[in-house]
Amino acid sequence: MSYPVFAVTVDLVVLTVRDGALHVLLVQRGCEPYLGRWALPGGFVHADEDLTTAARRELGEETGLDGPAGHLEQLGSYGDPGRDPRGRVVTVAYLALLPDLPSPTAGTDAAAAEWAPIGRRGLAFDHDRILADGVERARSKLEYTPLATAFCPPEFTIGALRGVYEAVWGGPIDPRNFHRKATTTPGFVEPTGRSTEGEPGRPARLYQRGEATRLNPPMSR
Amino acid sequence: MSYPVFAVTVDLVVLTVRDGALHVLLVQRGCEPYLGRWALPGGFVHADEDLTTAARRELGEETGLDGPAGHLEQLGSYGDPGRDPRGRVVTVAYLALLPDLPSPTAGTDAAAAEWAPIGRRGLAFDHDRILADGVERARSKLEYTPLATAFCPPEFTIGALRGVYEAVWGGPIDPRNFHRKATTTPGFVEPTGRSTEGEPGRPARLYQRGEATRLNPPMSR
DNA sequence: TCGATTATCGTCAGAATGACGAGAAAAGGA
DNA sequence: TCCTTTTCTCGTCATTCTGACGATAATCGA
Repeated sequence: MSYPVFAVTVDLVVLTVRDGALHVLLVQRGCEPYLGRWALPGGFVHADEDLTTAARRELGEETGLDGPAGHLEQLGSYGDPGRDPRGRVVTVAYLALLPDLPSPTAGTDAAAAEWAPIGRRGLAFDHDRILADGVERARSKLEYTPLATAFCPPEFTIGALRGVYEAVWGGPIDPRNFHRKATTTPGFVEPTGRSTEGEPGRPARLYQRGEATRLNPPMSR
Repeated sequence: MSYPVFAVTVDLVVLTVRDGALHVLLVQRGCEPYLGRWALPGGFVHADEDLTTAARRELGEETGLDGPAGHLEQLGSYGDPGRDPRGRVVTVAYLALLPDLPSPTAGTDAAAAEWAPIGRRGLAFDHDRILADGVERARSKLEYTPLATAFCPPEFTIGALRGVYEAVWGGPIDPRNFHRKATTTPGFVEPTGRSTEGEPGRPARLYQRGEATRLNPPMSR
């Protein structure tokens, strides 16, 4: 039996919330094709490597992070003939949601790496579309999963969690109704008993993520 | 630059509702590996073919269907090294939801094809897991999208739509509350003005799918 | 001490939900 | 023809959820 030959890459849509706005991790390409253009981080899948393993490896290379912090899930695959001038390349895109981190470290074959506010266009390959799909997935999943906590550090306030929703959905949310909803939805967040100190305003109780995998009922956008 | 070489296939999780139960389209393999074993329909992606095009082609080959009926979406990619004894094969799985059809036609390299109630195990490759992921995706999407209509013919009754939910979720639903919910959720279904004839019981109004892409508020499981 | 700021708790009307009653409109058999 | 069965469709009602907003609590910085 004969069949066409492909190369397989993983690309990452790494999202975080910085300064109240959704940001994506971009790298400036250090080799052809699209030399010098901004792109999603990614690379070829190794010979005996699982797809998820490859995604986690790339994530570690780009962010210096390897712990189980944040969230990583498969986003989808993109295989248009002609999407890569080097030949037939299928990419498996992954979506990562991370708490705000120190500045990224430029990886091996990237000239630079930075957090960019989402909305920038003109990325290499079909990365504009992959990014748009990733953002849409994130927006959608905040509704019916507790994934917003993936954008937060291990301990966080309800106000910080609300900030995530406001940044991802792009609009203000009533603090009082949000507080009620977040604290009464079973399994969403659990109080740790500690509180913030030294912040402006009244001290806020600290919470950690709960055990739920789905929000019931969902947050309404 | 050198990188590993892959083959890429598409596999289909084709679901339908028959006799009040969720069924999946399976084929009996007519060639190695896993000769004679039941598997999800699928095949290699052609040299200059898009992934979605390949999925639609395979769907047409297996069901004889090529129209826009039903629903087709990408489910996810599976690329464990060793998932295929022939070498490094990544498969892109698609999920198709179709109205009940006449018996399937066995495709080119399939010995047989049939609708099997979901739950059967022991499929070839990693198809048990892909099938489970597809069923879970379908269950989940019925909640917050109008996708249940993809299981129905162009015109259907509220009772038939309820039958889809009962089959996919596996439990009885109160007909009166469901009727209210389906007919008042904006964009879910629209009356065609016609009614059923010759069925037992009171004639039912016929509906077609509405324009909504998401149900607001969602159906509760 | 005095705002400014943020967190947290309450209230209240309107909407949505779940449980169920009741009638409408057909088919099929006695 | 009349009755039974079946399924659809419309209502009712108590409970819960939601959105809008008032009020108070607890800190910081001037």
